[in-house]
Amino acid sequence: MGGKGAARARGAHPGYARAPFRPPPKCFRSRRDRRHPRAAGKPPRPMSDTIVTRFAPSPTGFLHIGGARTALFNWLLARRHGGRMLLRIEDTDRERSTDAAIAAILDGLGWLGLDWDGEAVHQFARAERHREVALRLLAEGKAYHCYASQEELAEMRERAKAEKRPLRYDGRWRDRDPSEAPPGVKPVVRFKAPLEGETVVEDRVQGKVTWSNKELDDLVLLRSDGTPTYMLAVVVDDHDMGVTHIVRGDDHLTNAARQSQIYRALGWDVPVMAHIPLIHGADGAKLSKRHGALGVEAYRAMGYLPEALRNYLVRLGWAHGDQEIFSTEEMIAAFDLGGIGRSAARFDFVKLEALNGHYMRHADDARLVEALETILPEIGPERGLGPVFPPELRARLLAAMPGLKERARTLVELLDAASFLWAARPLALDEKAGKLLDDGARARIRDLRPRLAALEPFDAATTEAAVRAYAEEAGVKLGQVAQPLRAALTGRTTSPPLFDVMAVLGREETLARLADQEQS
RNA sequence: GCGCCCUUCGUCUAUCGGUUAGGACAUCAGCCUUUCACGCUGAAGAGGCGGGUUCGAUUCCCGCAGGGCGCGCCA
Repeated sequence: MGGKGAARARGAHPGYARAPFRPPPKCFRSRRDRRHPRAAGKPPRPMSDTIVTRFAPSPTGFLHIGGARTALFNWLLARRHGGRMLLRIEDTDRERSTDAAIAAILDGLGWLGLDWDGEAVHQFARAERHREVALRLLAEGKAYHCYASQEELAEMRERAKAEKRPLRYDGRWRDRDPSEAPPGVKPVVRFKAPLEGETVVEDRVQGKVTWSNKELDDLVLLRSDGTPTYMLAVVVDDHDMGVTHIVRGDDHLTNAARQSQIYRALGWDVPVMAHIPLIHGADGAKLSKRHGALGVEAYRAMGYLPEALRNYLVRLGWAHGDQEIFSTEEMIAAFDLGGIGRSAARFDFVKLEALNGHYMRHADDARLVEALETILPEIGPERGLGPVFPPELRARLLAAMPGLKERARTLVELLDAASFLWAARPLALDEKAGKLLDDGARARIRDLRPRLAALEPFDAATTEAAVRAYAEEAGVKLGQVAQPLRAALTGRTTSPPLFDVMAVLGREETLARLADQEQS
């Protein structure tokens, strides 16, 4: 896209074209019928109600798996309704935001096949606008200057902890006269949160969630250096960007309450919210960066196909009846907020692998060679390969692919299974293969080699016929001949179908490898 | 500590008060077969606990237990 709504990311004062039309917040369904739009008597949202979602990562690291799923859900929701998904880089933490992280995130999204509409918005570039909104709140008496020092704040928390009270700012500057301000202290601007009543978030996944306003303290809007905090910036940006649906991890659920208060103070409509459960590690513990959570580029390097990861991710926390396999089109057509569950899911590599195997088996041969090539710089060197396939190896790989892709669950396994294609002669035999090639086996190879040499043409059909005929004459089972041949040709006891291996290797290489193993 | 959220096979999930609680991955057995894999067939495997409400609770309500998240001049 990038049409009239596209935001200029780095302008001095990047004002957005105000969203031309913001749908009023829909009545929310109760928790009870949250999953069943029809039952709630709500017709599907009409297409004219353009949905605008956003993915808003903070560039302090790579795109981790939870973020990838959040992006996917946002993307799916927008695509499902013919809306737009925006990308906003939340880089207001100048200390921790890096360009490398931004690059990694964009790269990860691209690899996953998730695109966004318009230019990515860099939140920090909009600081002036955020400040303007904070000042407006100040002018309207909905915010105030707070001169409490870090030490005071820390002490406040300590005391609250000791007295087993909630850890909150006590509002000491809320109604204090500014004339009492200590000299030389730069104040922060705090939001004047309501003291009475309650704040309700009607969440499309979590249902109706209520907080007593006594639980929510006066958060900082503007730091003492005048820069906006995340809590202010998200609200202003989501509003200015015309975001209608906020889909994010449920670690933001409490933030949703505080942000709702800010929206209301500003007189703005609160977007539809959907807080999705977090993804945990296999052990049920949280899948955090410090526990080795991986960036999507790590999944790429482990040999997963983006469509497999996408399919795995979409089913983690979301379901559509019993369907497990979803093409991108099917996902888009079926995706709905109501299908998202509320409990955290564990990440299961085994299932991801099974799914990846499925997608590999159904993938086009040439595409798999290309996929292999994209990660070859990462996984090739340790396997004796350069960053690109030599032409003849590439051709062999392509020819062997039908038999190869059937028995691998990742691209790394695929490459390993294909290693006999470029193995140097004489082949190093693995343990089982070495054991299998006993004297009798070598004798059979000796018998067979001239027969194979005489074949014209030399292909899977002719070699198979020759080997079968030999087995019959010798009065042995086919396996007793085939396994030694497999061991001699691939160095292993398992491989793609033997006669396909011979055909791919070609007459010369086949005979040479057999000759290598004739002596014990 | 305070608040909020969660709890169905090992894992991901279906279930809209009445089902032999279904599917997928994994596991086990068998078939297929030149190996492995694929595929096919079959088996085993689940509603955390305690109270309600109801003719009937996995489903609704309450409590408990367990787990998660939040409580920054981080996002």
